[in-house]
Amino acid sequence: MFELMAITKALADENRVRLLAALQGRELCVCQLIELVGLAPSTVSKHLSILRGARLIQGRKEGRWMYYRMAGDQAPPEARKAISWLLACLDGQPRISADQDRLKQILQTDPELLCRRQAGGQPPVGRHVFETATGRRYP
Amino acid sequence: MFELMAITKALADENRVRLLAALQGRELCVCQLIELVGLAPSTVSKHLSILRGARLIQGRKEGRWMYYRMAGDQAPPEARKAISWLLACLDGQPRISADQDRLKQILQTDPELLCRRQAGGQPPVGRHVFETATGRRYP
DNA sequence: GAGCCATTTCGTTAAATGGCGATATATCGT
DNA sequence: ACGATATATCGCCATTTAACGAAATGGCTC
Repeated sequence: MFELMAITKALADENRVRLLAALQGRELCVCQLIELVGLAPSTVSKHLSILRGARLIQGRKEGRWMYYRMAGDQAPPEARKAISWLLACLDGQPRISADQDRLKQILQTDPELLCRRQAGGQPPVGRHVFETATGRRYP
Repeated sequence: MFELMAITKALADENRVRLLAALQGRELCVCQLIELVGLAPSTVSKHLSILRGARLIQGRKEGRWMYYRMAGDQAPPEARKAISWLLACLDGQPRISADQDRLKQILQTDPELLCRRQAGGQPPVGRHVFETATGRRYP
């Protein structure tokens, strides 16, 4: 029951679902996921730890970088079934398709550059940033 | 996406999962569900409305009584898939098995009696109520 | 070792959520 | 019509949670 609730709670947040969907079929670095969802690094890290706690994703450390991917065969069957249900539901969802498109752009950018932009507070890659007459900018 | 998040949020609470599991293969009155989970009527009603909003259950009104059951064929496939995933996970969970046992007792009690007990603040049917030396009672 | 850097952890804040009791709504029996 | 009753809605409180920035951690490179 605890395992199950960990999974349902992990899936009960839209940004976590987006992160999980982004990891379908590929491994991504945290900075790339930060770029995708546009949240603070600490927030994304927390989301990833919740997804990992539910055994929906797994991480691999390589030097300073942390790579995450969807849980594989050693994950509990409950988690694997949840993932396949989720991916079936997500298929063709506009929000997820948009993420996939943006992910293509992100993958073409050097991760080191991404991190440097994030540290410097630069606007994200490949996302439209609107600017109002008063100079306020929002994505 | 909205539909999906409604489902995942609905399943992200243990009491809602218990309620949904109790409705597997049978139709139950609200007072029976109140008896099962031991929460206030208003709380149970709220949980049921959330489950219904996610299209995981459906209600049928009969006089003053409201009967709920799991969503059937007219429910969206996402909801049906979610239910089958959930039930597979729940199979054999001690908490759910205990609920099934208690449900047998509840079903043997006249629903009218259940409602009267609930209104009068009587202890629930078929549940052990422990009593401390100071007279405090808890289930 | 010192400094830099990607990520995580910690502390705080604002919003969402679960719980309850009181009240409202709808339906029955008289 | 009136009271009784089963459920739903409302208003409130306590807890949880998502978000952020600041500080800590672990791992480069010099």
